[in-house]
Amino acid sequence: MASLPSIVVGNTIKLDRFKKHTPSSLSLENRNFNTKEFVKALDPFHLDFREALSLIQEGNTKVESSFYIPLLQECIEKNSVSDVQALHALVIKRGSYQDLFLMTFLVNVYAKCGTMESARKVFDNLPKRNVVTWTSLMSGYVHNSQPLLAITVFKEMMEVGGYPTNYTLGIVLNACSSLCDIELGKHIHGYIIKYGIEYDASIGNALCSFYSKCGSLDMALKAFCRTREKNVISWTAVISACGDNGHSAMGLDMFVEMLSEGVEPNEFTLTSVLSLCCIIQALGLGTQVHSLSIKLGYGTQIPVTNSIMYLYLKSGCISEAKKLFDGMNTISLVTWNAMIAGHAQMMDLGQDGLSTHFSGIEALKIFQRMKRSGMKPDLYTFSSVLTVCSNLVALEQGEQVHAQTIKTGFLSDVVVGTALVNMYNKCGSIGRASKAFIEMSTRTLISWTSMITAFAQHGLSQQALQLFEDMRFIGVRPNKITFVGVLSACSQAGMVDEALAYFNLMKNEYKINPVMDHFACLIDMFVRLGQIEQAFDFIKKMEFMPSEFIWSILIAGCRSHGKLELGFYAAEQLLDLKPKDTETYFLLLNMYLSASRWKDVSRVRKMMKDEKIGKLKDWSWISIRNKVFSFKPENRLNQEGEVAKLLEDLQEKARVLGYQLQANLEVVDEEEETTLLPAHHSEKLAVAFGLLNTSNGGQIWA
DNA sequence: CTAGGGTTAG
Repeated sequence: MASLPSIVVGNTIKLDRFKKHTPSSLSLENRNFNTKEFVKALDPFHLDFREALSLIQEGNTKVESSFYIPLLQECIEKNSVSDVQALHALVIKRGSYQDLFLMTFLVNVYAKCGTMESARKVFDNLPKRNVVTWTSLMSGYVHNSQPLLAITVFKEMMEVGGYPTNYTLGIVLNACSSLCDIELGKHIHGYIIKYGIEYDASIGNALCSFYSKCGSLDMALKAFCRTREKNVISWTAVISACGDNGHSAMGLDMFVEMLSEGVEPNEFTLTSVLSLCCIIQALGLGTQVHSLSIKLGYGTQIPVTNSIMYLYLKSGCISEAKKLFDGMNTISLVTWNAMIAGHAQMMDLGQDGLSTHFSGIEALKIFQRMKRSGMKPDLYTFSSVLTVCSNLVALEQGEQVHAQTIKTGFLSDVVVGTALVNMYNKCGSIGRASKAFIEMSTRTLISWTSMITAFAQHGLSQQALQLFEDMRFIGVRPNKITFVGVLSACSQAGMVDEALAYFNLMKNEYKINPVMDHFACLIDMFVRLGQIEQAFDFIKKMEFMPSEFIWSILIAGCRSHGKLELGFYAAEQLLDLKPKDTETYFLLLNMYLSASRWKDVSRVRKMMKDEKIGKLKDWSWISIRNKVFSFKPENRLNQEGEVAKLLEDLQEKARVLGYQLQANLEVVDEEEETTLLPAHHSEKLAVAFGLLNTSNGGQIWA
């Protein structure tokens, strides 16, 4: 402390001494000084926070109010409320509380430390306020997710005759976006026009993101176009607006336009653009943006690297992603989450069941590594991991994660809760799925939809429809996916009238245009009721080309109900859609064979020869105690004899129970001298193998 | 002193 008194001259801490050590631009009288540099300037005097504080506390010296600023700044960085309180007490004791500038900053500091009650108290005790004081309080409420209070403060300010600046209006617009208060937002837009500051960049940017968040891309684009001096932020805002409203490709076009206008992107722009590349799987462009990021010096920015890594994972470039991951200096929570979510996404990307399985296992391994590294999982982690567990049908792991969400308190999150419902449903436990649903404290449309679909999938149509009515009753608006669940519930139960009523409700009351899945439900229903003609009528009524799935439903119906002609037609249609599909060729061939239509048989055979259609590539796999066994029809097995015997036994039992094996399943192709195995035969092998190798009563999930 | 932009989820 020996060196400290030298800067205390008379009764005032002399700040002049600092100036000698600092650049000339750093004038302490200028209140726009860079606080960080100021704090650095304190270094030669070894004045760290504690020393400075005790210096003020010990003496009876009068302290220039600007002396507090860097100290308060440090409190924000350390997020230390108690230090703010100590300084606040000193400010009052030493009489600086009349300094409006300092007190406004104090409002800010309390707000940034998340203590709005204190910020409000400071504000309320002020004898005078200016726009900045009002604005600071409002900004505090917005950043502490109390947008409603921010708006109240704004109204108070307007009542006492305050005059908002562009900063103020920007903050209010922000509050409107998080409340989705379109009315007030438009009202504010009115002020903006009145004040003639519509063309101001800061206002234009705020308007752009306001309209974007309220779902009006048109208005967001207009706000952007009206902005006179567009800066990086304007471009970033409009690019994100495109992405947030489902126009990722347009966003990328805007990015190209931005570059041609000579505006240099920053790390925010780059991350935004990369996330758009991710959505539309534009790996090529993404790679270019990656090199651009490195060129501009943002190559090591964590958010930039995270989004590039996620893009690579989503595109299936595991080694590229891994390289980035291994090269990162700091691995943030988001990095881990992106890594896990990326592998979860790759499960959908997988070409076959096996690679899907491995992506899932890898995701769980990364989750373990993350926990070992000491990183605490959050709601993003848990929902991804639960999704992985559902895709893997890994009930045990799912249960463990469930326990962890309880312990960490993340179970109360809607998304985690919904993921849990899906996990239990996928693992075959509808009871626990509905228990998880009931225990949720809040539910989104997606939660309701998941539960409705789960009931429908388990054939519990009544429960599904009851839940749908409950959902409507409390005022949640269903979307098209909800209706897929509802229609499939009706379809399962063969409730034709209800199905048609809900179909009309969807179109007329909710103005939702039916998509392929809705028709598939209805067609499936008619087919299963044996009303093949009605099913075909519905297909003809659709405004779009029937999907492969729809034709296969119809084919199955035609086969079991002996509608051969329509069946042949449907199969030929399916072949049109999937010209090289082995399974479809065999299906059609089998159908003609069983109808003894030899002309068609040889025609299809010739087509198959021309298309070089070979053997069925159908194979299955099963995971037993974390080991994967794969089965191909032609494979030799260790337990071949046992498996064959078990299958025979099962077939015998099934026959006794009245199940008739479809005669046309096994067909011998004399020409090729290969046995055509029935579809999913390998699946039978896998299940039989599973039965032999799991303890009695163990369950096998398909 | 007050603003406007970003990564991970169902």
